[in-house]
Amino acid sequence: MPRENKSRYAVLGMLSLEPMSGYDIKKKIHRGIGEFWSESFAQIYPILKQLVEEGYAVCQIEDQEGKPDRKVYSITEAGRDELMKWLSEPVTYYPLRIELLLKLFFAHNASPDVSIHHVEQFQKRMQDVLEEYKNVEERMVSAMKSRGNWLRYRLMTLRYGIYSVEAALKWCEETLQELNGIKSGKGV
Amino acid sequence: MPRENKSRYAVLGMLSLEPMSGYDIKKKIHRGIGEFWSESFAQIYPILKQLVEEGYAVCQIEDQEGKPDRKVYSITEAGRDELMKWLSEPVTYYPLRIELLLKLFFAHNASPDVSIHHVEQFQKRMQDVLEEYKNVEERMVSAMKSRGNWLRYRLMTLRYGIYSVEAALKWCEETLQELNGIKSGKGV
DNA sequence: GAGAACATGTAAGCGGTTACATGATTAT
DNA sequence: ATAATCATGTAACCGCTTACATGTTCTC
Repeated sequence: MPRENKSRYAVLGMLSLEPMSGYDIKKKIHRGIGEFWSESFAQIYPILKQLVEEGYAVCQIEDQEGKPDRKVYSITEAGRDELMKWLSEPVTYYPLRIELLLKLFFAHNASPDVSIHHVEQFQKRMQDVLEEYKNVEERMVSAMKSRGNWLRYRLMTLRYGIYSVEAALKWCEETLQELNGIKSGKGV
Repeated sequence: MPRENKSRYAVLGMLSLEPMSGYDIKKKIHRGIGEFWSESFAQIYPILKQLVEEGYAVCQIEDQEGKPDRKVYSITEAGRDELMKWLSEPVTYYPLRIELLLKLFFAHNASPDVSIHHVEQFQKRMQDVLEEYKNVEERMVSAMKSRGNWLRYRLMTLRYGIYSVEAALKWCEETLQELNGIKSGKGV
């Protein structure tokens, strides 16, 4: 059972929203679902070519002055079928790898300061991320009054990010306390 | 800046706890830090060989009857230095990829039942995981009374898992409500 | 008798990142 | 001037998974 390529579906899914160029796809993925997904050009362009070969997308070339030609891809009916098929298949869960925790696990021989520093960096990061997510959320909630279901699904994914980050922040506080306890040599 | 190999440090880190064979390392990683890390034999054995070549580990062969020889690896002083160096370097954060959310994001055209099913599966999974983590936690807390710092660091990593899973479960509840709302065609 | 645990490894191949290549236009 | 945005692609390489290869002992 060869490992299936999820990037294909990320690209195909983006085309299901509206016709787009490879460049647009990169941007939309980054800005739209950057909390939980990413793709690079080196993945997107070959996939696009492949999707056309398989009949899941078609390509129209738009001439532009000065800039390179824009290749705008549209999803086909077969492409939508393929996407829907993937959507209904079970979700596969890959093992997480969290480097921060790996370091923490091996840090008992080093100074607690090393761990404290890493956790504090992580905490700052999470604080920034949370703020950004909340801003996005606010804008989405006010934009949602009139619009359709798409935004509601988008909001669900964002809420996952918010809950995760809040959990991470709670953990940072607890862990920093514990590390400071170890530092000052106390039992607890 | 080539992407650095974290598996090496996972293996080296395991050897820092005690001398072990490749087989032991696999087991220890799975049972000990399986919540946030994993390695396969196809990674471990070549890395072990490489670590010996680099002088970060040494190997002793134990003859066994019936079973294949056990190759027990021990970390060297140079190996400990290398591990400590890595520990103090900044943590690198790789972009997450969460397939469940990718599907959810593209699911607005499909039936809400598809999404409900995926989220329910995820919820069950998280419930099982939480129960297991709590069991492990309980055992660790009672074992910790007398032991040193190692367990305290281990507990911190486990707590991260617990908070994450609790957040996921909160999200599942909220999201299932939302999806059921969409299903029954209501505005909210 | 089946399967898990013990034990070590190799080969093939994919998925993904990083760096390279090119070049105009617009904004600061 | 400098950087960012627009725009498309290729090449090299590495990390990792999956499958293969082999064989014994212990447990259900």
